[in-house]
Amino acid sequence: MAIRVLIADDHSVVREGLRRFLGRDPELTVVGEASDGAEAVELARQLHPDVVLMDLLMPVMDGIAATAAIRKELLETEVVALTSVLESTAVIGAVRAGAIGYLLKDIQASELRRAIKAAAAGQVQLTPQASAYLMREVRTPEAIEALTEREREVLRLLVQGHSNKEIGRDLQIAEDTVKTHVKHIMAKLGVQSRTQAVLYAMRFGLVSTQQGKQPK
Amino acid sequence: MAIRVLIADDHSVVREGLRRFLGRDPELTVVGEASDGAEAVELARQLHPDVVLMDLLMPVMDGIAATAAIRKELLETEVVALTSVLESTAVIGAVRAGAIGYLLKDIQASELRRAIKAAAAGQVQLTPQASAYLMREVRTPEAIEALTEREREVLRLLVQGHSNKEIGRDLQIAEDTVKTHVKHIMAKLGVQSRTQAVLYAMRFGLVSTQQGKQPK
DNA sequence: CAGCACATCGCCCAGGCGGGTGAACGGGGC
DNA sequence: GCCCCGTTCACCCGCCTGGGCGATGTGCTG
Repeated sequence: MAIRVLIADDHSVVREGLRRFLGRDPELTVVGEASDGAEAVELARQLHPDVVLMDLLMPVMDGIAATAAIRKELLETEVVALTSVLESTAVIGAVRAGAIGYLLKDIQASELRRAIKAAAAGQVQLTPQASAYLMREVRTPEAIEALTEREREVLRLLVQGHSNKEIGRDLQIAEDTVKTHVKHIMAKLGVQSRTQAVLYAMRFGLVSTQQGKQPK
Repeated sequence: MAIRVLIADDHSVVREGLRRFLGRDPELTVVGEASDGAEAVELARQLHPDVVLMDLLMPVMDGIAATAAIRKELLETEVVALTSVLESTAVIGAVRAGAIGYLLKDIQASELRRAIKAAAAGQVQLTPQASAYLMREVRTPEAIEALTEREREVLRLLVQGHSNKEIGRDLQIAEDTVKTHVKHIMAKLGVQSRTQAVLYAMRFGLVSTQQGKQPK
């Protein structure tokens, strides 16, 4: 019994390419093609495909909205986002909408076929970078809580743009100790520089996003 | 030697009140009164007062223009804006024109006397809110506009937590060039580290406050 | 009590960063 | 034409940062 695939992409060239990619595999059958999100939802409703290959950037209804609509109605249908853009917001949006996979269009044909079969079986299929985004999103709040009280305190001062030396003075501890705290903070947040740690703190509001002092 | 004060206000009531306020202090002498800006300039030219208490809203010539004229001619004469309105444009205009102080008319008599003496000694006298306006409205936009297009571009990448090397790769220029831009940015913003530059950019929204990429 | 987490401090080292200076090039204004 | 500005690049120097490793004391917990 072949896996029934619905293709949703606004570029006919891409649809054609995908059909050729998948057509060679007897285990896969392309049962329909949609050129926008709304059409994808409509066709999915009629055809009950096993897997929908969903482009994210489409007219009328974007792929994420379409994914959410399909997943809400058709519990057996898995959606795999297949796009050319790799952005954290897109990845997270697609996953929240219920996509089981997030793949890039530069994928190899054989790899794509394998991924579709895996997705049909309910296995998650993510481009490595996509999983990194996901992990970050998930890990973020935990990363906050992983910080000790003292580390949060140091982070608060980092967010005010202070140097290690200044922080040491503020907290009445040695600069070396501050460095230790900063190292731990960066390790826990998974960042590579104090600036990134500050951005991290501000984005996720780990630290009271007070105005802080003007940089002197 | 008493401090010689010139009062410039178009309301006789205010002039009278000020004269009474100041008359009690032996260290202060009201040497003249003007009822509009032009008259204030004329009297200042004749009397060479130490301090001019300048209302901003006056007929014929407003207080800001009068302040500019006086400061241009009489280097020894300090001008203190004394007004009932607190607006950023008025504060900035007065300061640009050369006022050393910006006070509100609801000030206490004793406080006003103290402020006049301080102004005569060259000390800045600003209502707290006035200095806030100065910071926000004057310093910030000028700092922003002082940046060149390329520097703003670099700052945008700084805000994303990139290192100099990464920025160089992104912009296809040498790391040394990036360093030059970063130096200029920090100098113009008046900050001491890249982190502070980033905070500056975020606070004042110099840069599109996009989410930026996750630090890899 | 032994173990663990936390905070503290130290040292080493490499690489990044910040400051100074200089120089070349092109474009625009005087 | 000349000069200023923006952009590019380079070199030097010294401090700061980030990573690794170790050590001590304290307080909580099993």
